[in-house]
Amino acid sequence: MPVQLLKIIKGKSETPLPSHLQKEDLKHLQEGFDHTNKYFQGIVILSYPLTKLRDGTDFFKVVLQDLDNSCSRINSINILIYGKMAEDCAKVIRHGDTVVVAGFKLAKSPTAREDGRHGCHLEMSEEAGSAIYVCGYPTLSVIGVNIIFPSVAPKYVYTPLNCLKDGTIVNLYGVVKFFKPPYVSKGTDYCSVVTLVDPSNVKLTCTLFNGNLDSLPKIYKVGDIVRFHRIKIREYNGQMQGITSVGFASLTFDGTVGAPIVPRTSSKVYTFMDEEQKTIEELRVWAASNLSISGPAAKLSGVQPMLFFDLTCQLVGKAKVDGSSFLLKVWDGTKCPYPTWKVPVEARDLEGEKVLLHQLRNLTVDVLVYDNHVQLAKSLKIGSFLRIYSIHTKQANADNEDVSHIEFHLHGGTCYGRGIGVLPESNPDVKELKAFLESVDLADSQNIESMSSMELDGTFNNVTDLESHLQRCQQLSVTVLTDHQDLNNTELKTILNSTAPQQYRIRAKLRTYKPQKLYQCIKLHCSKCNSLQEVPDGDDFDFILQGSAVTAPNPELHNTSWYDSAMWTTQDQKQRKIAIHFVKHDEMLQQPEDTLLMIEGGTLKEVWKLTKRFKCVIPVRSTEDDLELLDLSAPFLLQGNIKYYGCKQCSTPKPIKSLSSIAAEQRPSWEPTEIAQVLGIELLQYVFIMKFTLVDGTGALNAYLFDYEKFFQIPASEILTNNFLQQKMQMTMNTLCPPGRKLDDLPWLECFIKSYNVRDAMKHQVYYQIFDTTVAEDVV
DNA sequence: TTAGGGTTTG
Repeated sequence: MPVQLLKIIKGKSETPLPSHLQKEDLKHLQEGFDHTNKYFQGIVILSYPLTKLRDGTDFFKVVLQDLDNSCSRINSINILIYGKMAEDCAKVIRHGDTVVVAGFKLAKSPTAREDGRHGCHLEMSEEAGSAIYVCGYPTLSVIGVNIIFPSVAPKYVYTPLNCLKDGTIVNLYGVVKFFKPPYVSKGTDYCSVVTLVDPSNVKLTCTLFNGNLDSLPKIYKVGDIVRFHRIKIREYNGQMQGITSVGFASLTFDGTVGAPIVPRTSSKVYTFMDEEQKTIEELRVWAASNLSISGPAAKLSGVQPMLFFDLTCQLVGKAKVDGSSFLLKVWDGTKCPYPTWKVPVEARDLEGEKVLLHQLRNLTVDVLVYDNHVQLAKSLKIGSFLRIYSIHTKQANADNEDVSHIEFHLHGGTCYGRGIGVLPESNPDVKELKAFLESVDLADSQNIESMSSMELDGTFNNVTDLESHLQRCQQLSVTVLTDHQDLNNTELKTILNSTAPQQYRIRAKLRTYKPQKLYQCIKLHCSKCNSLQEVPDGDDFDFILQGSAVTAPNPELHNTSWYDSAMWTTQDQKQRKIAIHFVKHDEMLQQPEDTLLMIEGGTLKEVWKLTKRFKCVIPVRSTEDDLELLDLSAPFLLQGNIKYYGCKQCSTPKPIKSLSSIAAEQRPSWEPTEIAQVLGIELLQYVFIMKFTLVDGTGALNAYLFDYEKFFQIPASEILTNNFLQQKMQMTMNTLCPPGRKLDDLPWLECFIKSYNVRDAMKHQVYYQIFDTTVAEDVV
């Protein structure tokens, strides 16, 4: 039979291809070669309608892509089919099918120059003895030649995530572990990034593109379940990656156990049978106990400053602000407990129902969206239901305001899935929100401006709870002393009128503090020269790494008595050389989590990835006779999330081989202080530096907090890279100095402070520093 | 082509 549908059983074709046939690579399809016993296999990326030639012969043309060479510049070839075979093929061949062709005639392709395909085309007909094997719609897998498909009811095979192979096109199911809602890419399409997991516990990150927003999966939250058809698998950075291929289609399901199984899709036609329903149910059950899905989303009434969260809300108004930002006025029926900012816009620029905007003025919040989100935000329809992902609440003081307010930002970029999704009215969360919005009594909301949301949202069950909480804050101290309990309190006025240096115990309120942006309070301190410096940002490090990558690794320095080396060249145009030197212990390599390695020529991302797996990473470069550290503006050591820096002024870097002394220790601990010492580096320490304005009714003084860890019980070294700790610290500051409160309502702090003199030629000043004080346990 | 998950600092 010249046109044959193949069927696969247990991974093997039921009807094997004739054994004399051998697979031919696309690049070997050249004139002058003998193709008699060869076959070519490809995937249908284009097919034209069946037509008749002038002489009445049927003619059918398809384009096959060679998956084995899909990354080559030329990876597809035209197949011209004539006569009865054309008619037969037109009936069965579909986009995305895998097709095997044999017995073809090869001829120069007159259209190669314009279509960019192979320089030859293949001509086929029954008369010429050609044979076509169609691995029917759908393609199940492409493994060698053993392919595929039922000729009647299509039955799809789904590949578990731990069985994915490079260069294949597969169907799969997965539970959404992470996703970026579709956003406008820098190219021509929308992009959505989705990370899936399945019971094989393997993760797959898929990058999906489509010019039509509707054709991307309709994922609304982590835990949703997706079914992808015809997704292409590629290897990227040593891991499997999914990417949209021709014919990609998806279904998305709510991942909640017991919820109705209703696929979300833009396809008008899709198969969905009992068996697949069972798969969804099984995945839901698996996900319920194996995937951490966060609880109910935050409401406006529950926001805290300095949080990132997903807000489900309704759009009430929108307005242009400037080129890089756009305003959305939204509400969710609850009231934010803090004063919220109002972004000034021209009344004529504000779209939305004027009456409703006025009625809801105390319940709507202004969300400023930036950069890449502006285009999508502009297109949103007033009244639509949105989920704004990874919205950021920021506490700020306007210049002319005494009390701080909360700002809502959707920053630029798509990190952590930051973006905006429109939810359909059928979404269960929207149904619930709609019902709630309808129940909100607008007359009430206008009278509750001064009311705390704690009373509104039930965080506190009754008035007694609320009162006791307020009392706790107002009477007890939110800080405690770690020493000198026998000292008596001294009034601030007395302290201000006394000479320095002295030590005092005080009871005061924190009226304000600086910096308000907490990330700005982390500095690097050199205990030798007592200097303070800013923490360099990632760009500086990237720049230094790029500069060092210009020097190629010196092979003479590889594989010494105390480290083993590996070197390779990147496949991209830059042909960058990377060398990694794994430090040995007792002439043996250690477990990755105990290993210190040195890297030459790595990028920021590569270095960052290595820190996830190995204990210590030291970026180095080659000289003629040893490896050396990079410029000290870059971290000389990375451990976990922490970058360790050396003082430029006080360090005298020693040769890298000095490290071998630690490697020779019985149990090398690779402590940063020890590494710094043998490398001649004066280690800079991360510190919190803040200025507290304290008041007690008799006076006000500014006291400095200089703290490595003790006050907040959070290591200063970890705060810049740990979002959880940042939130914890912000909440601590909110307790010590609650935004929007009057002085009377601020809590008391008990502190030790010491006064000291600072004199220079021009003036003499007394400064105060907090010491031996820590935040109370029930505040942290 | 686009992006290739890992928060801005407005």
